[in-house]
Amino acid sequence: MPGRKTTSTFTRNEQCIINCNLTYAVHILSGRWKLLILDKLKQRQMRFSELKKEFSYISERMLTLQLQAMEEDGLLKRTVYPEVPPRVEYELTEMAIELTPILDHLSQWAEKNRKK
Amino acid sequence: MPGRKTTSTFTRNEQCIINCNLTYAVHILSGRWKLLILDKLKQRQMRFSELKKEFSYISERMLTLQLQAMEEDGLLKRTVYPEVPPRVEYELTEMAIELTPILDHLSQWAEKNRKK
DNA sequence: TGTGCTACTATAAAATTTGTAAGTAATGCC
DNA sequence: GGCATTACTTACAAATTTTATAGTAGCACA
Repeated sequence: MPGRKTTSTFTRNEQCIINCNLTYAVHILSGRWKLLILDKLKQRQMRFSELKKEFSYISERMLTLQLQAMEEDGLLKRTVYPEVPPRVEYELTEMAIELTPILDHLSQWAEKNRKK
Repeated sequence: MPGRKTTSTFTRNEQCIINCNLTYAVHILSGRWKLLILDKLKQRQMRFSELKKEFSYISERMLTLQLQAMEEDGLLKRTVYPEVPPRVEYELTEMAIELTPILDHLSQWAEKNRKK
């Protein structure tokens, strides 16, 4: 009897999350590999192939998707060098650098409290 | 997590995440409604029906799932009163209370840096 | 007898995320 | 021409998360 919904509750509800600063923050960090990438780039900027080698268990597609999302959200700066073969460097933005001490606290919290 | 193929890449990769304290922390906070629930319970303990009323846009099932996961991860304490109709109260654990200042920082970070 | 209440369960469908495999452009080198 | 390289892209499939809908127990109350 009921027809197909023309609007997705999933998408509508996403707005609730994006409107709140806290849920927004966790939202843009929630991709499966984003924090590991962030942590790696804390040390130095790296090119795509270096990250790929570092995280050999992450599929190339996923690496691309996560990097794109992070760039879109202002966490990473992407620099393309017009060479052949291409070279692309990724580095943290100021915004991401400001985030790192908070993530350190989170990490400490988890270490102290998580169930073994 | 019943009926999960433990040999899948998805599951194998999940171990990488759970092994790291930081990714673990974000992992247990990543459910769609967990942070909103956490934020609400910061004020006072609440019963299921109160949360349900507060978050009218969250399906009852989702509310249950998120609460169960948070209890499982040690973020919430669940108290059942043997009455009819049943009464169940949810409140933050010490672990969750320790988390709140970190989440405040995260929220401030997002407010300052997010793209408008 | 029947209805209402609360805090869930059960089942299925919708939507998204993640993974696999293959292909692309542009150039240099043989 | 054929091959190699890099940073992707595309098509497809698998797995998970989220939403929708209905149903349950146990007792009070009419």
